[in-house]
This record gives sequence, structure tokens and C-alpha cells, in this order.
Amino acid sequence: MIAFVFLFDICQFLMQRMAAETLTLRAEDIHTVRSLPLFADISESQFGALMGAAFLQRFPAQTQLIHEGDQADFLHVIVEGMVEMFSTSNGEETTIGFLEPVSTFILAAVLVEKVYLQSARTLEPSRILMIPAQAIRDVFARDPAFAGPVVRELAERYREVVRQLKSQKMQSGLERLAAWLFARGERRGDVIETRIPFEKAKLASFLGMTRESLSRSFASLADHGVTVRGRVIFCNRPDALARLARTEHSTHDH
Amino acid sequence: MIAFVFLFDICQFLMQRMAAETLTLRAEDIHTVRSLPLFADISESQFGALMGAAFLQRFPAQTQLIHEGDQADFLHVIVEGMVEMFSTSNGEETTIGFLEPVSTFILAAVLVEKVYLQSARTLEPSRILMIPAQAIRDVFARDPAFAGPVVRELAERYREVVRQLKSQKMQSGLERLAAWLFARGERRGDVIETRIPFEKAKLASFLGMTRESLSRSFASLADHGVTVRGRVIFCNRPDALARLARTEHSTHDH
DNA sequence: CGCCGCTTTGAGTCCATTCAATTCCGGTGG
DNA sequence: CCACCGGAATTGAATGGACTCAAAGCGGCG
Repeated sequence: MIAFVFLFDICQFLMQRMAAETLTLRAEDIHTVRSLPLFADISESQFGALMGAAFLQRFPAQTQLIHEGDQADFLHVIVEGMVEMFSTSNGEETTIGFLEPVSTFILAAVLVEKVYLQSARTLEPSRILMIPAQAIRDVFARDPAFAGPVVRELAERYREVVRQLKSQKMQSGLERLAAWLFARGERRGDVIETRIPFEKAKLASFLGMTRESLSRSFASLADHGVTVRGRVIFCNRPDALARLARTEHSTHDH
Repeated sequence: MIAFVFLFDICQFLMQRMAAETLTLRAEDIHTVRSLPLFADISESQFGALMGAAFLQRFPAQTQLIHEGDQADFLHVIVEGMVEMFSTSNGEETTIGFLEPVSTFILAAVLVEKVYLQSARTLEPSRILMIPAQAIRDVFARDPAFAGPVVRELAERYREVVRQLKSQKMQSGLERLAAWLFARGERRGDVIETRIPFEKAKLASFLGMTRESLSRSFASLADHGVTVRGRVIFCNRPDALARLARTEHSTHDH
């Protein structure tokens, strides 16, 4: 049984290899990875060890990089493209987050040598740097300068998930949407502009609702100065959006 | 303004002091804290430094130990009693978790020198060891043996919250309840027995539903062999419970 | 025994989802 | 350049699950 699972893993790995394209690390890429807070402090030699063991691959869109439940064998770094973290249970799928360059993901599973709790797939053609988990753990054990950044990374991720859990439990879908638009939008004068860089269905899943509900939520936001033009959202009353995001239950306007 | 806030903090602290009772550390307590995975590996001298800066307090039930939004000044260790982690937003409150001896809480906020994202209160009379955040950070910086356990603790907490988020987004209240009963129950022969060590309303809030819904969920679980007797829950078909917990959507029985 | 707080039950309402149909949009090929 | 196609997004109607409000049990403790 174990043997079969192992064989299956190998097959999967080879198939992925075939679908992907292994690239040599370019100096420029190494530099961007090196500049990540996670790696900024470690010694040159340890960083060299990590990069020596790592490899960079190019994946097409919609490639599943990580399968929830697998042993965490690599720390992934997204160098270019876009990655979705998600989870599947009894056929249902929910989006847990999105990753843009340059960031690492699933550090927790790698460090504690456990299985992944989430899956990951590319949403665009992407370049991913894969560092063997063992190399990460080795450097962690050897280089004390690595501990600080690792802890900061973990702690920040933890706090992010706590925020997500809170908003999931205490806010309505409309409020989560407002908060998302506000947090991620860019101010242009007195309007705020937010671009959704993926399908709206993904955003809906991330916010914990259906596409239809998201669509209706956008419609409701018209009362708050929001205009939707495809994947670009404008709001000419950012304060109204912020107020809603902070979950204003007192105001029952209509 | 700042001065007033500071004054307020001091008042709060003093009031807490008055409500609480400062205790001297007993050798026995020190030993239990020392045996925590988080502290097991650090050097004797560093541990001594931590304990020297720390103090143990006894709090009555329903005492708020941590106010969400405050700067994280202490790492708390629950030595005896029961603590609830919760969060408040626009008047609504949600329970995020429960802590029993012996465990630490809010390590993440302490390490990154940020504000607490959650509040904490005692649910029973409790003894809490409070270690100044700065002492924790100092030891972390000085003793490399501390890094591993810290990372393991953080990583596990992170994974726990991810699990909570997933179950919140993908499972029904009924399924979450089944999962909770199953995970926390004790096998006695072919029945499983679970004791709820706090108000059912707290459990409802933790599971993300109202008391009424929780009550109705218990009623529905009767079909799965569940009997409720006050705060003690029995199930004579643990497999049915487990199946439901794994979120069996396919089976539409009746 | 009687009070008080927690829990349960009931009834009605509301909001999100589901299912279904239509519109919108980008890309392709004639 | 335009017609067409398919996937995505929106809209509508109906369902259902969870919540709110209200009232009635239950249980522990003085």
C-alpha cells in the first residue's frame, strides 16, 4: 500500500515536471528572493545552501502545486505570477488566500514536518522557486539569524488568519466585501479604485459567499458610491466604504 | 491624550491588581511551566531570567485578562483554571477558543510587538503566570534553543486557526458540532462521552452559531445516536458522528 | 420552596443559497 | 469587420437554513 502511494507520488512528480519547465536561477531572481524579509538576515553561505538545493520552475495557469494532505516537502516562493490557496472538503472548495510575488507560502507545514492543510494552484503562468523542506529546517537549525525572520513570518501569517476568522464569524458578506475593496484599493484623489486580478468567483469564495451573492453585494454597494466596471471597482465615497467595512450595524439606511 | 490613555492603563492595572491576588511562584508551578514544550529546551539561566521577571496571579472568574487592541505586554501562561479567547466587534462577540492548563497564549503578538487581536477572560477562578513580553523577546534573541519550540508553538497555533477557518467556511453548524464532540469526546467502550466544561452559549459562539441553533443541532443529532444530559453528551454510534464530522453531504437520510 | 440564569422550544422573518435563464464580454474564425 | 461561441457575470424566483423574538422548561443554590 505504502509502496503504491510512493509510486503515485513519483508519477505525479514526473508529470508535473513534464508539464512544467525547469529553469536555471538567474542572478536577478536570486537577488529578489534574497531581499525577502525571510531571507534577508541569514548568512551568505546558508543562503547559498538554500539556493543550491532549490530549483525554479515555470508552471502554466491552473496547475496544482500543492495537494492538501501531502507531506510538506518544499517551501514555495512565488517569483512571478499568481497563486491561489484553497481547500477542498466533500466536493466543496473554498479559497483561503491569494499570493503575489514575492512571497513564500506554507512555511508552517514545512517547519513542523506535517502535511499541508491547504492546496495551491497557479491562477496565471507563474515562476515558482521550490526549496526542499529539509534545507529550510537545516538552515533554521544552523543559522540563528534565520529564527527571527521565520518567527515574524509565521506570526504575521497567524495574525492574518485570525483576522480572516474573525471577519468570517462577525461580519456579513457585504461588510467583508467593503473591507476588501477598501484595504486593497488605491486612492486616486477622492475616489478609491480597486482592481480584482482574478475571476470574481474566486473573490466570492475567498469572502465566503457565492458568486451570486457577491454580485448582489456589488449592486447594494451602489448606495455607497460604488461603481463596477468589469474587474475594476470605483468608489467615490471611500469614507462610506470604510464605515461599512468597520461593520456599521447601527445605520439602517434605505 | 496619550497621557490619559496611559493613566487609564495604570488605573486598569491597579484595579486588576486589587481584584487579583499576587502569588509567589511555587516550586511545583515552576516545574509545570518548565515542562511546557515551549520552555523545555532553554537553558536554566534563561529560564531563571524569565521566571524572575514573571509573576503569578490568581483571578476570579469572568475577569478580562487581555483587551483586544492593547499592546501585547505579557505572555500569559494558564497554570490553573479556564480561559476564553474572544473578539468583539460592533457589539457582537465571538469566541475564538478555550484554553486549559498548561498552555500559553498570544505568543504571536508578543513576538512581533503588536497589539492583541483577541481578548481573553477567565471562565473560572484561574491562576495565570504573566511573563513580560520583553523578557520573552530577550530570551528569544539570546538563546538559540528557544527558537525551535517557539516556531513549533506558532506553527501549530497557525494550523489550528486554519482548521477553524476551513470548518467555518465549509461545514454546517451541525457538522462542526459533530466534529467538536468527536474530537473532544472520550471513548468508553462503544459509546463516546463528551463533557462541555462551560456554558453551551460559549460553545455555540465558538462554533459560529446562536445558542438556539446549537440547541436544535443537538436535537438533530439524536438521529445519530446522541443523547444530551446537561453538559454531558453521549453518543452510542461514534462512527455516525465521525461520518457527519467529515461532512457527509452525500447521505441524505430520511 | 422559590428565585434566577441557562437552556430549550416555538413561531415568524430574513437573508443567503440554489436553480434557472439571460446578458455581457473576450477571443476566434469566416 | 462582423458573427459567433463559450465562459463568466448578472438577474430573477423560489427554497431553505439560521436568526430573532418571545415564552416556557429546567436546574442549581440560597
